Amino acid sequence: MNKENKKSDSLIALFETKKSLTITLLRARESLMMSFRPLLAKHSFTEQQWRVLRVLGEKGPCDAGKLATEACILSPSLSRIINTLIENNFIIKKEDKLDKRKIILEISDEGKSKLESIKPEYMAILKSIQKRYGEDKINKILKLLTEIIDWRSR
Amino acid sequence: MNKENKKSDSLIALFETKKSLTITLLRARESLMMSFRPLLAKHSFTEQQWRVLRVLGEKGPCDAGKLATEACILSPSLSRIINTLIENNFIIKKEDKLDKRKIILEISDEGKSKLESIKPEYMAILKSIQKRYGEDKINKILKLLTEIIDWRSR
DNA sequence: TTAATAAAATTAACATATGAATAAGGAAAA
DNA sequence: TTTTCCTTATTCATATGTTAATTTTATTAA
Repeated sequence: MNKENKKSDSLIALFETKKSLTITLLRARESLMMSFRPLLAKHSFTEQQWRVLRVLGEKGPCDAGKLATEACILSPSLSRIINTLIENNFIIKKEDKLDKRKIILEISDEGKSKLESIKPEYMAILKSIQKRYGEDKINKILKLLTEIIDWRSR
Repeated sequence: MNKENKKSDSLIALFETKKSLTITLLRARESLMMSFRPLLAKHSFTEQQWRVLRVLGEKGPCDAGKLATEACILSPSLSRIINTLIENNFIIKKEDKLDKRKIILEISDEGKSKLESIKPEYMAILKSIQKRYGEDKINKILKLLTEIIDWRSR
């Protein structure tokens, strides 16, 4: 590319994959997940099952719709993940008596203890990441990304 | 949670999904992809097919290994995606005469014109996002995330 | 040179992502 | 009240994510 294009370079550059925000988000997430995958594999959890269990452990009983949003999983996927987690006795499915369309999901005692047993190892990895990049930098990223997430709900 | 826990709050809070960097990255990406999905659907491309085509259009002929890294796709997935793109005449597969284990992938003329035809619409969406959040903020995010990505290859 | 080893791509098997369609219950308008 | 429309969850079909195993070709060690 020669000098005549200088004016429009900043626009043309936007199409480059190296400067693509969506691709960069994907790569950054992958870099981080690399540290957690061995732990999840050791306990036979997929990323998604782990997210569902954490959300239920944190928020308490919850309908499938909210759970899907919180865990960042689409409902068709969640339906199957729920079945797996129920088979493994980590969560319980109840009916909503006020609205029979809904189902109420809740973490079981077995799910709770599983969560607690993994938590220390998980936190250790988290702290090593925090140490690696610096707490300030991570908080800065979290703040900036939250702005993106919250934009549509203004 | 009461005041006695104040000291350890910053550590305990780390386990909250709201402060999870990996989940936040996922949600932020989803917020952005929402703007692009209609365009990709209109042209019958999946996100991954689109990434592969863009990378090949940008880097020129490339072996499957490099392509997988650049497009952020695992090689088993890439194998299938490549077959689809070849069937649709968007890319071409050649052999590497120096190393017969490798394959060389290249965008076709049809692929190039498809890319060019979508590019204006894509750029328009990109600019609206840039306007929405501000160029500075986006560049700041890109820089911070790139640090995370580049950490392992120090 | 031969045997062992490593690398590149593919295949296999199972889980999730995505969009469309379906089923069933609830809410609103006629 | 009944028809219509909306919401919630599920199912279906196709594509991709993930790990392990396999195939083919290079490379290295013996």
